[in-house]
Amino acid sequence: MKELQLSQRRKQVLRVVIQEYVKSAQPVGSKSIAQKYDMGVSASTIRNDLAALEKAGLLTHPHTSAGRIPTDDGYRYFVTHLMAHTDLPSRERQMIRHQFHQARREIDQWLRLSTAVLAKASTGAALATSPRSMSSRVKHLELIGIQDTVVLLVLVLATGALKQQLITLEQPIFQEELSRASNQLNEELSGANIADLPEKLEGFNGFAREVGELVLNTLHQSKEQIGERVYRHGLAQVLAAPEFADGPQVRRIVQVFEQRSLLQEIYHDVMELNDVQVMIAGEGRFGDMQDISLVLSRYGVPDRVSGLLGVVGPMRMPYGRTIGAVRYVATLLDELMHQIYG
Amino acid sequence: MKELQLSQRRKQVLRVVIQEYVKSAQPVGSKSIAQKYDMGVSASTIRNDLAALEKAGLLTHPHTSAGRIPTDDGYRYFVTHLMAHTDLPSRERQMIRHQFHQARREIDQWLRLSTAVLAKASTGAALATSPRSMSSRVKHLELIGIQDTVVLLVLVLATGALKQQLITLEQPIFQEELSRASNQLNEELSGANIADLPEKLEGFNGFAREVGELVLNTLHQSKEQIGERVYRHGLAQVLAAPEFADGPQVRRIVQVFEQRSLLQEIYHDVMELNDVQVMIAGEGRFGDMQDISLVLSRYGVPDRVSGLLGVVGPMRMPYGRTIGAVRYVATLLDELMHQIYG
DNA sequence: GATTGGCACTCCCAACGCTGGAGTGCTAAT
DNA sequence: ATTAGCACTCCAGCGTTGGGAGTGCCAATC
Repeated sequence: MKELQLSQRRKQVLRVVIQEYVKSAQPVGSKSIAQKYDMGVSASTIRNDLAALEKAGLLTHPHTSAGRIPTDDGYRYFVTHLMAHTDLPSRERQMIRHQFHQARREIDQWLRLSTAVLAKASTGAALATSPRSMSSRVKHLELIGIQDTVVLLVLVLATGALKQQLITLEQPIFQEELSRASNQLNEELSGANIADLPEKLEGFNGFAREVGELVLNTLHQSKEQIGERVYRHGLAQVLAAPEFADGPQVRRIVQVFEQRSLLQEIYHDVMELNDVQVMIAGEGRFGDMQDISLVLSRYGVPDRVSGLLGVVGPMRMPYGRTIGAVRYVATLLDELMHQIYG
Repeated sequence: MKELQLSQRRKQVLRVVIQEYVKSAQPVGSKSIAQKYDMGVSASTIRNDLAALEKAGLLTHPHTSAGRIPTDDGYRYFVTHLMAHTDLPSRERQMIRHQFHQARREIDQWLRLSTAVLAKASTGAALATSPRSMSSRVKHLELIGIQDTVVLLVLVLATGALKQQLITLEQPIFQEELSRASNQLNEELSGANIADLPEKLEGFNGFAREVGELVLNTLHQSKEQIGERVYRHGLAQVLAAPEFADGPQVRRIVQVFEQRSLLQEIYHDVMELNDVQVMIAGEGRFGDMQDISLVLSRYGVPDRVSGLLGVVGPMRMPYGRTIGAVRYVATLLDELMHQIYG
């Protein structure tokens, strides 16, 4: 993609068009720009600039005699080159921080709060995955008899994550044997690397062996998937935007919002980079995301745990604010997680 | 509410109107009824019946010269008095059962599957809460050091439910003291009724006391709230219905779907009765639910655990099918839960 | 060469009027 | 109680129309 050069004024014009369009959802024309903003030039000049920006692929108009609206590339250029600083005002930051410190000290609560806060601070719908552990060592393991033939396996990973699984047995098992197995397993498995597990399991047999296999399975699964839980909040709000007035458009964004697989696909891209990522209209990779943008960030503690956090909204979105909000919440989560996993 | 008497034919007419309207979403007129269904009478007679049904408040027409559509009361009457048997075809039941037996043996998985299945089997969006424990006795308790000053408290309730909470300390704590506290707590608290806890806690001090208070807190909380997690599935599908073509309507159903508080409010009503409950257009109690119906059921094991399960969709909904689906899935969950909680 | 004012042109959009058709309500006859 | 007939109502669809906002281009200006 070729870098394109724009004069200062044209940049300013592009900026204004996007700003106005984001605010009003109406195509913006040369005249209104000249009136509202004192750019020292006449509407005619701005018309030329608009034409040039359109030629460069940053603007379009819906029909011949309408004002201009930004294209995907227009927004992209804006986000990359023109956007003002994106930090949330400190008053808002204070408020958000306050809310987090009032919450119960639990990851689940933090994430729930994160999506609520993000939805409120942006115009989109917020979404977060529970954190995924990078290294899955077993910290502790507990076997709890629930019924005669039903045992609950509770797994605490080194990262503090909790996994559970029910085991149904052919015949009743006594608490003593349960304890014996759990002791044996704890001794051998806790702290062990996942790669070494198969070998260690060789020495086991009977019930302990069975449980061991289960543990191994669970670990493998949790390594491959994104955080098992997805938190969502604020869909109703984003649907109020006029671009989602018609049916197909609504269904598209709801699908993006609901689909787990999308997050799964994007996960690695976001993980690699450290700052907030903006994906505009699928960025060519996803066809069914016309008019929809994502603002995403990773959060967590590097090399320990990490999850995905962000906003999905209309392409016509106040990117500055949204990016600021996502970044701030991600930073907060980083801090909180650091206290635990640091 | 006064019971009203209808002749056999008028019942049949009402049934037909609802059936047709559910299928086509178009107002249905006297002529088309006479043509499609051989009722042994002419269109004129049916016109009279329609007028009578309208007078009784079961039908309306959107404007003078349009066909009839059911009112809230019309649907209500249909569901209460006219609906055919509501069991899912056995082929479908087989398929659903099969899916459940393939799933991993974990409540979380079952509920996820439940909503997926329900959404597919109905025309609405499915929704379920994780089960809430009725009696909250502590079965087991574990304290796990995560960091020097961070401890993870894991609580296993008698019902098999898992609770977790992070504890941050002023100063580091050693594993030995952790074990001591956890042993003491386990000995005293496990199996104890929630009412007796405060008394028992008297004897504790220091760290163990602190943890004990926390346990008590957690128990209290879990007693008052509905299942902490809400599963949702299939919103995109329900939005395809023509009644949700315009903006405000869409937002209304999305809000109903997203709002936790609504479930909270309805929870007790559904718990009291044992069969599937149908709530049409808010049933007078909820103003913002025009055109939206809920089909809900409790699931679980009586006096042990129970949760909420159901479908939210347009009022114009195939109630028979939907009720059948909800009932069947609830029954399946009952079975599965029974295996665990006895 | 960039900027400007002028002007014809384009195209949407909302309003209007028209028409066909489906459906009703009423009445009189069976 | 049921039926056929008939006038009436009102919506949905369609073409028409007029205004208005905005553009593109050109010739003049700095």
